[in-house]
Amino acid sequence: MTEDRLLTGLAALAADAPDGLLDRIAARWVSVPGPIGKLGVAFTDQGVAYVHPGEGFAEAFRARFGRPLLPAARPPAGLVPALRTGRSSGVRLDLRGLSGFQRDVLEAARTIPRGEVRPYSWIAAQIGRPKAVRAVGTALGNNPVPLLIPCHRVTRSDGAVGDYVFGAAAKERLLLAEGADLEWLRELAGERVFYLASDTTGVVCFPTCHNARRITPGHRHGFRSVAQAKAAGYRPCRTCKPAQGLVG
DNA sequence: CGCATGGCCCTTA
DNA sequence: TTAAGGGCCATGC
Repeated sequence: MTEDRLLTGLAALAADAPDGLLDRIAARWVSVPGPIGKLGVAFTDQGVAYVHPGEGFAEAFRARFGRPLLPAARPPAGLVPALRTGRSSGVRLDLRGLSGFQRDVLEAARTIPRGEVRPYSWIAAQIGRPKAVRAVGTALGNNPVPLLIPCHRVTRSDGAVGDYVFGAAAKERLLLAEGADLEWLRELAGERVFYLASDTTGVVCFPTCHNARRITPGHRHGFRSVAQAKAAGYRPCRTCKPAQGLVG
């Protein structure tokens, strides 16, 4: 087909073209193994731009970006380890084309460590838009690079896992595989406990914060809100930064 | 408690 | 330009 020949021509051109010229026109893509099966990953000279299940990858890319896609010989540096470890610090991302709000949301989500979760409202507070909770959900739903930006680690304030771009079931599987104790979180939520405090450190955390996980059981106190924990003399953890004013 | 509802705000059609 | 709707939240029975 004409289009295929055009792409082939562009690919041939790429060998001689200065770095980045082709990347302004087209993206390249590879197929790599991921934690929930085979993934297609598109990238430019700036970094990874799109992650999507291998099934229907090209169609999804075209629908979203409307740009040509060329096969690449090898994945970009750091991609495969990032997918394996759940830490994306070693791989560059190309988030051009996203709004400032979307980028802010994604950057905040990116700071959530493997095996931990934070509420949607926490993201909203982090980026200085405490009332844009719902828009945060929308932005995460449009995350072009799931897994690399770990939007699966953003869960609902009431303890439910919430929705996910690849489906809620996949979200649960991913979190369990990362070691998040969802059953324990459900139990806590059933008792209306959304924060844990230590009476030896005087600090209150999100339950999955690594600081909270080390609290000696006898010194652990559960709270429904940060306001209540503060009233009891605790201060918010500087690592997990539990926001205030939620879940009255 | 579980459910319904109003609120909020960014994006897209 | 506007209106509708979405990976949510808190409140009120």
